[in-house]
Amino acid sequence: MTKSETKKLLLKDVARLAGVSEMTASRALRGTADVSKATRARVEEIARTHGYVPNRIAGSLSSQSVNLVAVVVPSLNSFVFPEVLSGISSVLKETPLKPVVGVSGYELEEEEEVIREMLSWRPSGLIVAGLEHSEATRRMMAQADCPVVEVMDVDGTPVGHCVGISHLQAGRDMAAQILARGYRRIGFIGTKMPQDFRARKRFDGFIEGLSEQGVTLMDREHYAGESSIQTGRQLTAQMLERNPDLDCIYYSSDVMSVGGLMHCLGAGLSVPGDVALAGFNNLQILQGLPLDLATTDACRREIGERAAKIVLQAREAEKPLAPICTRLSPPISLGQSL
Amino acid sequence: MTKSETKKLLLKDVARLAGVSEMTASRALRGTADVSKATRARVEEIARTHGYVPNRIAGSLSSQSVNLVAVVVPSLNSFVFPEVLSGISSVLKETPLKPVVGVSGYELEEEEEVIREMLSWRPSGLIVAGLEHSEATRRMMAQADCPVVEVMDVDGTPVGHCVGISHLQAGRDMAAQILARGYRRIGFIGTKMPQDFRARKRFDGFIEGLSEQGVTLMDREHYAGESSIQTGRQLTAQMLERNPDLDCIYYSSDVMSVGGLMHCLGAGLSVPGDVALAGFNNLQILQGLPLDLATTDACRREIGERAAKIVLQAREAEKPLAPICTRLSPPISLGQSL
DNA sequence: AATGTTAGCGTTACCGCTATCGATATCACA
DNA sequence: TGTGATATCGATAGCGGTAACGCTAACATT
Repeated sequence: MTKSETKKLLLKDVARLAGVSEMTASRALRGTADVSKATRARVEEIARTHGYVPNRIAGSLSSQSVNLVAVVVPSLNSFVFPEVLSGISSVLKETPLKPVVGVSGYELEEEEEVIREMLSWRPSGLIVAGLEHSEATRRMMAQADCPVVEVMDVDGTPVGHCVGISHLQAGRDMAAQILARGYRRIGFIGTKMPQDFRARKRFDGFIEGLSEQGVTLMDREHYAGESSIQTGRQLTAQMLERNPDLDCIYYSSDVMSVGGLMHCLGAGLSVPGDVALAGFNNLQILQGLPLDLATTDACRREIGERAAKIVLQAREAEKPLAPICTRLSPPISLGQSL
Repeated sequence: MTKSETKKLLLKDVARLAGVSEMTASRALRGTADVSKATRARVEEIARTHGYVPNRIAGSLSSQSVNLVAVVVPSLNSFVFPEVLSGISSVLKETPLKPVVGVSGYELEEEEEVIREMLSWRPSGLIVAGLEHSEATRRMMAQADCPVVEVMDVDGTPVGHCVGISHLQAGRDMAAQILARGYRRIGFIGTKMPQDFRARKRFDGFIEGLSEQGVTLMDREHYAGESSIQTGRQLTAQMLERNPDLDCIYYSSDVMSVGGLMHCLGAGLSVPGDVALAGFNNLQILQGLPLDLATTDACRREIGERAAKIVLQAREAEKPLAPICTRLSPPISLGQSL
């Protein structure tokens, strides 16, 4: 059945075996019109039994179209982007388009390289997390002849389309909630990755929100590297040791606030009695903990879905689409920790 | 700066602007030999300022080589595969090869479609999780003219190369550890996704390990869908309600055992005093919990690294590489929960 | 009978880039 | 001065498909 010695099987081989021209075989396999049922069946049968895999490189070059959507995210470990992807996939599932993922590692230079690589494949769309890019990246995106959607964030100037939430506002809103509940001795724990722009915006918004009501941060801690429960736990311990009278901590990620909760559990502190906790993202790991932690839902799935729909929409349209910018409102859930 | 009205910039345009032939421009941009320093610099300069992005579709068709490695995993949400990816990326980082990820959703049909799509781009390698595939998938992989590496699992018959651990043995080993510590009233909680073959193998091995010492499972519970802390917590609660005298539970995933721990914390049960817990994978979320949970390290990162190295090795070699099968030994850590 | 219509298929000309081979210029050295 | 070696570059011919258009046979229409 499988002579692996056989030379690579080409469309012309399939065509010859089916006794039709290359063109007819091509049409048959792609399901386009102008092929009789009988011929199509014969070609398909031959292709299947011989294990023909079409060469999409040649096909795409010829047809000048690539059914891929490039998706560039900072990380896949961080719990947050897989859900954006899953939103994208669910929308694309019913179309001929397929997502292709690239990882930029929270570094603009790496991002530039990844996007260049992606665009060199001439995809049907580019979805990229964040609004901050190198100058060269912005140029590439502006010149790309495919729709570009920047996602997650709306605080800035998008090159093309844009779907996200305002992290500045998210920080402000959480500050308002915390203040409304009477907390005044407040700490912040967040990443210091210089390029996690969204975490920084939440921080800035949070500070603004506090200061609007005359409150200043009592303590803050910044960490390098990826967020983890472990890190959240350690930094919470340190901060509470320094400031035993803190009554609330805001974290730049749920993963970190879970760590905070773990510390409190271990140290016998009551939440929110001794200290209130709040995170960000509404990650799935919040479900099933001894206590529901306060958080802001970052609308990750919906962001992915909407971004994919914009790409589809741009594909349908014959004119280049006018820039769309969708700002979602991230709901805060207070849980039992505030 | 950016006339977006400009027609798409082609290599021939760059060449013309630089006053050289297309061929020389091509060589200059790809860094191959036979170009003077001065010429190369000029071409690069022009390409950069004009934002030229090479068309890799045309390039690959012409050179009959694609610098991509296809990686097919069942899921990106499950915490486990991102680390395999990260192992792959770290090895590929220093080479011209780039990983491209496809998601099969724990379904063989979807896997078949994803792999077909991947192979249609004629990648330099294919790394796929698991040994179980549809007949058509096996045929495609066997005929593919690139190295194929099946990863994660070694219990079965690989089509090409193989790197992984024995999940059967991992289950057996954990059974031995549990029995050695005197536990006899044992429960199991695991996925019932019919196609999570590795979870099933661990289960089978576990049962074997118990029965070798005359012990049978006291209770078992299977769930559909992705693993989560929430689910682990609920099922643990149910199981302990049915069998309050259980003294140990083995989970098919760490995420689930964390849920078990959460239940115990909430219900005031001591671990391992009232009930011992053990999971699988050695996920990062185990770090920072109130208690170190027992687990088996699935060697995910190393598996990724080794798979990538095999692809590189096959690329160097001129003969098709003889099948390599690497079986890693997953270390068990007992933590404080056994 | 002449003409139009349509389904089904084939021929031609590329898509944008690179492998290959040959051409030319330059320089070292006998 | 001639000879070859070396460095640098260009013309040609594809890579494996598909868009566009052309052609034919068979049937419908007038």
